Amino acid sequence: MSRTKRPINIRDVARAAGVSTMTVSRVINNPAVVAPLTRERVQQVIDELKYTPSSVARSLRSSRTYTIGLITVDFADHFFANLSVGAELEARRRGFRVMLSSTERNPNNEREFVTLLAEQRVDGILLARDAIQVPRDPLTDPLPVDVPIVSTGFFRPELALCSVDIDNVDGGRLATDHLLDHGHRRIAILTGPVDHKAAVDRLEGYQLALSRAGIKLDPHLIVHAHGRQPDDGYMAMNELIQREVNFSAVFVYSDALAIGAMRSLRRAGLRIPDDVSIVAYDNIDFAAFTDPPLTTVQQPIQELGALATRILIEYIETGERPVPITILRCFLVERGSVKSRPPE
Amino acid sequence: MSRTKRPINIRDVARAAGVSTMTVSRVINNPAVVAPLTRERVQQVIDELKYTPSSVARSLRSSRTYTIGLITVDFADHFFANLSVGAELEARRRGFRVMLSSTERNPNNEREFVTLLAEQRVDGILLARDAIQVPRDPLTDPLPVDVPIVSTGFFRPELALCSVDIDNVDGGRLATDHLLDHGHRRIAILTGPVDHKAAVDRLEGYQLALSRAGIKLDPHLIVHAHGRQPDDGYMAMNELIQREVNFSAVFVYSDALAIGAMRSLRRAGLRIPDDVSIVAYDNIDFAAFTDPPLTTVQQPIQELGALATRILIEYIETGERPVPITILRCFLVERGSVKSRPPE
DNA sequence: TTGTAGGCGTTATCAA
DNA sequence: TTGATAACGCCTACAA
Repeated sequence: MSRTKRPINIRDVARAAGVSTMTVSRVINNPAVVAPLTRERVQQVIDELKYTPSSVARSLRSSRTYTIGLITVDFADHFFANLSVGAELEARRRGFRVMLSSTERNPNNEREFVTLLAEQRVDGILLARDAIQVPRDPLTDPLPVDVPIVSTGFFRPELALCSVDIDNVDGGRLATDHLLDHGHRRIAILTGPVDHKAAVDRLEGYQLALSRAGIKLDPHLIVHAHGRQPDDGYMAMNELIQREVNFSAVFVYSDALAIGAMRSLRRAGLRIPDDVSIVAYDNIDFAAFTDPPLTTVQQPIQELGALATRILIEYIETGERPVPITILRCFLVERGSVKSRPPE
Repeated sequence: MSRTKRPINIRDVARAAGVSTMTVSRVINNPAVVAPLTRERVQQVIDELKYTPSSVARSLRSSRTYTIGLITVDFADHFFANLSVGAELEARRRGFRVMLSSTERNPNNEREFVTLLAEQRVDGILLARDAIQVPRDPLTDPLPVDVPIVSTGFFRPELALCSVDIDNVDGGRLATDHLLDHGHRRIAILTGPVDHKAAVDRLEGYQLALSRAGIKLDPHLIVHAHGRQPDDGYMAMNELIQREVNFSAVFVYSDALAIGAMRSLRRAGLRIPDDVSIVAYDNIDFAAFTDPPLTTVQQPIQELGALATRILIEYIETGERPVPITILRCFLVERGSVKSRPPE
């Protein structure tokens, strides 16, 4: 069983090439200073023996692993999957590897993972947090380790964690303005659960847009869904309809909720967008294929992952704590769920 | 800037506790063998100093990293995202870490990543391959490294890579049998692009089921989509309809294609499931919310990731090459897109 | 029960 | 231009 044999090391190469290990090391890391003839001979031996330098030994020597730890809530989730892709791409581009950990949506696992990653001596940690409010931040207590951390999701000034995030207030504003621009005045909002930070933020953006437009807020037009599934959107829309308040448009917290909400509207005999216009949020793959296709706010998720990673790596390289918070803007993807409301 | 200071090492602890490094090491790895009093004192110092043993040094010493490399095509993709989740969970449960790499759907990157991971001295590699046929397997040439690899996707006997996969032939059989059980006899198939192994396999399953049921194959009932997007399904279904062959049911390669196919059917004035029954494949989140909700074949993707990881880790631990190929079965998720066809 | 010595594979430093 | 030496942090083997 060939696996038991020890991998080729730098000494094997040195011996076979008749040079010292230092020369081999130089051929790998700084070939210019090695005499061309020597260099060539050594390189040939390296190829023949299929020598790959051990990152482990290098890391021990240099106390750098060129690895970042990525702690994520659940990377099968559309948001975190895309964030991870962005992070991995950016890390690779900069010569870093990514080590994965999923908290399985339990924030209390964060501490454990930070410790684990510290043990791995990762150069830094990217903490891709959920936007769900937690009674007590598991990282509030002084951390067991002193490693650069950049987080996504919550901004916690008391942690002095640097955070990169998406501007959900502006996203809510954007969606609402789009409906206002189409002449709507009675605009409802079907937002997410109250413990979702993003739900609160998007609601704030909605309120902001309305108040700027000089429209008085009607609390009857505000519903919170109880979860993130289409069914929750269905039920929330049912509730809105039961209130028998007049509205010609809705801003819905997410595409997933919108799918349920649309079903509820149809069941109530309301046509989309003729009777009710909808702007949703996320632009999941499916949003282009609902009936009608959803106009929706898209978040630059991959960019978020990439930017957070870039900031983290700069933090690692320079040792300078980055600006505490950086915000990324959403943009609108227009499709068929919004219709102009002719002035009456 | 506190980051520059060197992390606490075992010698710092030993000194502070007035013992040798070996005693500290034993407190960590084999506490039973240390005198209770000593143990307690050392443990206290460990806690005070927040000492975390360096995995890097351990790995150098033991030539084990307890890390597996995961090479994936694109882990924002539903399939690979779930596979990765399964892999990470299983790895963690067994005390392994996961290092991520994405080939961005370019199989030629595989070699590079294998080398990179070998440099990291990962204990093994999980190769989550795409099921797209490639003119030449980039790993066919002898690998530069001798590390346990388990793959998913293609089985390559010539590589002597062990492979874990999902039984797509049986999945196609399952879908078709379901339609047969509902009395359908004229069953079309809208399968994937010809270079997708899974598309070929599912077609084979379809043929198998029909032939077992004593139904003669009608090539006019077979269409290949040109891509994986809903639009490709739309166009493929248009083609099928244009052929003006009679059919009362379709087995569609994926939920994504089915979404487009349903649109095409509706446009042609065909009702689902009254005029045409559909069984699709994948059970993506959205499948429950189409109109009607899709009956679909679900693949045990997370289990696939977990099983492949388990096999890989066993390979690592025992050094024994696992059985070359292991197959996992799909199951049917019944919803509203299939209706019995009354015997005429 | 505890300690000493040595080496895992690499590279910075200094010397030749 | 090349080489000898030492050290990174840990743990196996052996000794006390």
